[in-house]
Amino acid sequence: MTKKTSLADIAKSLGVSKTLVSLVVNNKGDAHGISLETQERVREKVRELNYEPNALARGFRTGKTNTIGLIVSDISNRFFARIARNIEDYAWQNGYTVVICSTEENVTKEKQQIRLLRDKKIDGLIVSTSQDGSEFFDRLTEAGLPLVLIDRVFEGMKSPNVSVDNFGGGRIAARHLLTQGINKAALIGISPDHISTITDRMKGFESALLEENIEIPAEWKIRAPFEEIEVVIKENLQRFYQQGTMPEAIFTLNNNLTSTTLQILHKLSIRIPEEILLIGFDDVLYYGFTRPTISAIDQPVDKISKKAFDMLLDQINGKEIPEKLHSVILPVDILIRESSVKI
Amino acid sequence: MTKKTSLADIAKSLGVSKTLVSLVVNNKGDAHGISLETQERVREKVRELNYEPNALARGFRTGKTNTIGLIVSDISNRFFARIARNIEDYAWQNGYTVVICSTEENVTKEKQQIRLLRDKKIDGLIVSTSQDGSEFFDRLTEAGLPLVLIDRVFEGMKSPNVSVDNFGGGRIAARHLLTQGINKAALIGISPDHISTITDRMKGFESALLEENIEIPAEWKIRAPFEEIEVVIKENLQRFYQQGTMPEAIFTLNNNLTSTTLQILHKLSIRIPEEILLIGFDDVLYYGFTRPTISAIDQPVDKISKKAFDMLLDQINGKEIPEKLHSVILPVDILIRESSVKI
DNA sequence: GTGAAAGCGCTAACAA
DNA sequence: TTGTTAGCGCTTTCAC
Repeated sequence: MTKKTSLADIAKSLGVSKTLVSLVVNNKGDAHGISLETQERVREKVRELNYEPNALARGFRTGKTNTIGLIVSDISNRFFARIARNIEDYAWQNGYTVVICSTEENVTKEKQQIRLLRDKKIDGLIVSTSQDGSEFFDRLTEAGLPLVLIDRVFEGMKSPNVSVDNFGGGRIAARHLLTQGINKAALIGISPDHISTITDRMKGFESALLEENIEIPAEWKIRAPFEEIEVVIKENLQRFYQQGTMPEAIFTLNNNLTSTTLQILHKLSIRIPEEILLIGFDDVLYYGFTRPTISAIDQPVDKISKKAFDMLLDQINGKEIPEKLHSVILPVDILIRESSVKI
Repeated sequence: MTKKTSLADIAKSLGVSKTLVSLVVNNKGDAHGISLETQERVREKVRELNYEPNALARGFRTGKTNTIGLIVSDISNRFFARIARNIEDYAWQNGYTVVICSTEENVTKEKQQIRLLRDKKIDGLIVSTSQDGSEFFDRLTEAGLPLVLIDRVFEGMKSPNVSVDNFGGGRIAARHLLTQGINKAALIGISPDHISTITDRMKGFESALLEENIEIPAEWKIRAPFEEIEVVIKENLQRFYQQGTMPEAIFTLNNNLTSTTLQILHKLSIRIPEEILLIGFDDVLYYGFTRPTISAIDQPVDKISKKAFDMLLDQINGKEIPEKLHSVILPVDILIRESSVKI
């Protein structure tokens, strides 16, 4: 690989200073009153020598890399893949590239990744965290790092954050099931309990049922560890089946859980909606044309991404985000399909 | 944000040289025979002053960033999302972070992204390209950029590449349909024609049918532009339906096409497999428990990712990849489920 | 309108 | 076993 041409090369071969070349290359020529003729000469040479700026040197000098980090628990999860796609898109439109990290719900890994990204001087960070509290992020925000938390957030945290109305979503799901005459419903979520999204969805669901004096027995509130979703759900459903304690409906708290539950019900030959109703949090393309079609609480993925990116960009550009706008909570919709309607 | 501590700060406050600190920080202390005592003093100070290395300065100096780029046409597509997750995982295990770019099949954007990543001095690049030839990549490889193409590759290209046996996959699908007594089958792919994966799958399929003297009429070889998949498939299927020229089976050439076709057949109330058989390229979790379950040609996503990353790492580490191992082609499997079996 | 020079934080050759 | 020094490519201040 032959040596790359640098600013100095251009300058030398043109008999001008590096300053001049730098200004032209960065389109600051006009602002500094550099003659159009000179500018054209520089540009010409840039083309001729096939000059490509060293972004590393520039970033090193200016402290700005035009790179942002995106940290999620699982990039192959449809929800996060869509988030990633949207954010990548906005970022590109605004001259940024995106470094993506997938934590597999591992807090240590998450912290290491954040550390590394900071060392790499990313301009900002969007995180869906697996941590159980906001202190770590509060400190980052205090330290001046542009940061937005998405999806999973904490009460009273200092960092700007974007989430959806998980509690409300839970209520909507519950009320819909109530209209179907359900009063025995199970919840399937993931542990640990500090994952706010899951907990809020559960609470919302329970609160709506409680208004009708329906209480969910503990054995129907299932929380499976991330790595053991399948095993745990299977065990529980099988047990219900054998004991004859099958609920009339299940509310699954994210798309992975919905899929896995669907799969297991299929294996157990339990028919939806004839024998059990099902509604899940997170919509997935397939739900619209599987048999039966699957009801879901739909998150506004595009709005989450856009809002998060905008808030990040504002911070990067030094704009203050007013205290009261720190926490953005977006509404969710219900998509009622066949799986949750009694027939 | 207070000024960050640098190597120099540590060195000064300890009364030693920057070199010394640098060596200790990079764990080269022992190799250079720096006394354990001194090493401990340095580490102590590092902790005390909360020193965080500036990876940008280091990369600038060494030319190594421990970052690789991954460019795909759509990160929200399940296939690429899984690839991304796997590669991110291997990369992390090997001390690399991953910058992800999504091109939306836009060649100009793809080239700009590659340009930008090179400017940012990424150590290597893995690409699933939307381009129609290998010249662009041949030049990158000649220029010494560690590079691996995946998924979509070109005959005789110079860059190392990993793909699956698309032709063979097409043949397997065709032969399976033949066992079901099918002789009227349609193909649904995306355009443009230079997308090698799609074209090869079609060719394989056709070749197997041809051996039984079955030719596919042109109107059953559908290729829809990326942005108009839904419209085009719908138009065609509706036309077949109305004209009474519906094929007995459809082979969809990627998971998006399979999903969309499924969706449209659902809307048209055409039953699978009673009225038409369906098999798709790419397996998706849902296919195993939708009703009917969907047959698919399954790609070894994990092997593709691992192989591609290994080949990239070898190049980064300066290992020659023997000419004959430049093109890795992995076998595919068929998953026969309900959608492609006559009942 | 243009140029000289300093310096960002780090590493690697060479010296001692 | 440790230190000195040069310089990676760029931007920025200040000077002319």
